Amino acid sequence: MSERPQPLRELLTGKGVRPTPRRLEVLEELAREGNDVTAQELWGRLRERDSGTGLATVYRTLSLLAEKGVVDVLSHHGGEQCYRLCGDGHHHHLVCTRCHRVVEVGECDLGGWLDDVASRHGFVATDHRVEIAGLCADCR
Amino acid sequence: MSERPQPLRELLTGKGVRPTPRRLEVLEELAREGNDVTAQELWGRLRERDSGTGLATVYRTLSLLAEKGVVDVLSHHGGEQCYRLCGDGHHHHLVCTRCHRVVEVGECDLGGWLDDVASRHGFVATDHRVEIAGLCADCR
DNA sequence: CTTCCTGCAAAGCATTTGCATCCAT
DNA sequence: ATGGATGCAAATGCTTTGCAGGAAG
Repeated sequence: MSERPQPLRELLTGKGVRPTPRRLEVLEELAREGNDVTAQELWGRLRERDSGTGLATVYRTLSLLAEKGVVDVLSHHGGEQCYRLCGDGHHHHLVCTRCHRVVEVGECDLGGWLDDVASRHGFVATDHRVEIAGLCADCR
Repeated sequence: MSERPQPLRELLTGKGVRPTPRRLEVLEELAREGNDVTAQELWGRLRERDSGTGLATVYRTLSLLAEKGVVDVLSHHGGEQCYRLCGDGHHHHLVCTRCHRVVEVGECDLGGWLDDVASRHGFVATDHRVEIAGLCADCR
């Protein structure tokens, strides 16, 4: 009677992470909320669902998932880290400043520009992060 | 017998911030280290110079300066915030992954690209942050 | 005299860690 | 049995706040 074929489990097994019930709960919660969540928020929601998951486990799981590249970690929230389930490849984020919706942006043809800017300062660019703030379709 | 004409003081007065000795010490320390520093690091350096400045004052001053736009706040350091004295206008950062040197990048002709990407997702872009990681001239 | 600044210590929060227990293999 | 996973509580580390003393206008 599961509503979906549990692709979430594979997200774990695919990375060699044992799919324990608690980890799946965390993952489900992340999937439920497409946007980014703090560890504390996520824990709160689990409690509302009467999950006995401990806060430490939430942190441990999120760290593990981040390490394995299953979730993105965003630091745009002051002292608190935000986690977000996301696609595999290179991508950036579009964040709505009003409702905080986050959309993944796959397109990234900045390669040339980056190399250009970097070399102009004697650098070799190896990585980059772009975060675009704005208003989403519903909020503008 | 001052070595420089104290342009730092004006950085404060210009924003309506009273240039107290402690604030100037913090500002001088930020100017001394062109790169980004954590509040704790900065406090440590002040102590080495036998400044009696308290940690709380360092935090209060940095917050104030950030609020007034005199310093940039970078969150790329895990739980700790990094502060950096920086120019006024719109700019981005080039960070050396080996020595952590930070260079300001004034050029930013991404306007068109940003609008394009944003509108493709129904957004209107209002702001953006770009952080380029790489190796600087000395480290590569 | 009044307001703002500061140092110190205590408090607050997010996150991590130690440890005993539990579970699955 | 054996090693990993987990809950709980204590510990950590950064940052903020309360408060009393001080300096500046």
